Amino acid sequence: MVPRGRPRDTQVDERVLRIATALMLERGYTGLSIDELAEQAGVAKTTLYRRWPTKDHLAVAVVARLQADDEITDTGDIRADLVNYLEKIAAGLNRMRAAGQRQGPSAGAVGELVAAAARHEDIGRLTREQYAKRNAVALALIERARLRGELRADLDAEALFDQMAGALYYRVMITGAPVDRAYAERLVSSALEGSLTCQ
Amino acid sequence: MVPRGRPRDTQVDERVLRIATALMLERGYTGLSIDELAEQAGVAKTTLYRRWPTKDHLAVAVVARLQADDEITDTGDIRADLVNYLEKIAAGLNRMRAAGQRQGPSAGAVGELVAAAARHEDIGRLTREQYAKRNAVALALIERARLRGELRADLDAEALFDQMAGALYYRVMITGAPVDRAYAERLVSSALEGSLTCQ
DNA sequence: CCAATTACGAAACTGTAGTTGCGTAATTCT
DNA sequence: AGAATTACGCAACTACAGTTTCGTAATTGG
Repeated sequence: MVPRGRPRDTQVDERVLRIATALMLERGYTGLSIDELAEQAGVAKTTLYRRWPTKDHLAVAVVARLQADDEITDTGDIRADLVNYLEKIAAGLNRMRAAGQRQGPSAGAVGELVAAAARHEDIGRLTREQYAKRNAVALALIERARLRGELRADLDAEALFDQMAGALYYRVMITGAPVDRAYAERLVSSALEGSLTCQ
Repeated sequence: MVPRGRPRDTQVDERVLRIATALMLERGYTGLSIDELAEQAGVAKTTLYRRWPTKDHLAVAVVARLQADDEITDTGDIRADLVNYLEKIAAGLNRMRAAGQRQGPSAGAVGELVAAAARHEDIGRLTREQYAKRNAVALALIERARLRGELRADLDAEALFDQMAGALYYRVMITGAPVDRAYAERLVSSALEGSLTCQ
């Protein structure tokens, strides 16, 4: 199945995304102008819109490149594995956080991502699929730890992971508090050990 | 301190926000046109911009009206109090969720709020203050439960609340999963009881 | 070689957020 | 009463996202 007409210039995608990333890191989403981007990349606006139907789609592509691949490790020590995984997620969030307005604590590009997902059905579907995949990997890790007796048999794996990942996003997007390895450790401890006096 | 010049027409704020809310619920943030809003409200665009410096500021004002007052109850049963509080937060989120694109699961106006906070320093500061206030109330509730022995003495109250509130926001903004009373109960159980086999 | 097909660039165009300038209305202070 | 001050409406303006049109370039298939 060779495509019919003139092939796309594959160098364009890479070059545009590189320049767009630089511009977004420098001036944030609002400060990124499509006209300027096209000029700096040396292409016509029509060429950009053939690849990304809206500025939101382009921004999502930029943000996607900032996210880590987030590979999970399974050492048999669920506490250490969870801390490591959360730390990787936090690192990706902090990288996205930088791509926004310069001043103060801000969600940066994470906020743009959520807004874009809310505005465009296709972006929403895409990100939900992406996160479903990540969720599945984490749930499998938790399930293995449960089966080998590290975790209680009746635990709510979904709630457990939502709690930990959610707290990271909540801090970045809502309260503006920092997320780092120390916080990841606090989260895992709190989630695993619970808060009741005894049971 | 009586203000000097011509006083503002106080009816304008209410009327504009009412119409803006209706338009946003009907067509979402993108579908809300300032020119159209001004015309429907019977005011000039300059009058709108005197009150809300950007469309984002206006949208935030609209969303703020959709949030519940989220009063907290302290019955002495920390589990029930937490579930009730989380359910109130979830109700506000679901109301904001409606104010976005019609189709499918979407963060709706919650996403716009986060993006607006990232884009405008003043909005970011405002929302962070708002959430700091809410956080303080919840932390006080947890602290009282800890002091009367319902919760373990060495618990991490901040992590505990981040986990529960964060999971709600995570679902609404990222995974698109539903948030309701049943989920609030799962969250509280999971957070309070922990996931380890024994301690 | 030639037709069909797709990509590209250039330029004009539309719609909307946000600004500016100006005349006028409503209020306070002296 | 009159000056200073702030709000309002109106209309023209700028900037930018996104579209459209058209001429041209690169490729496949017959």
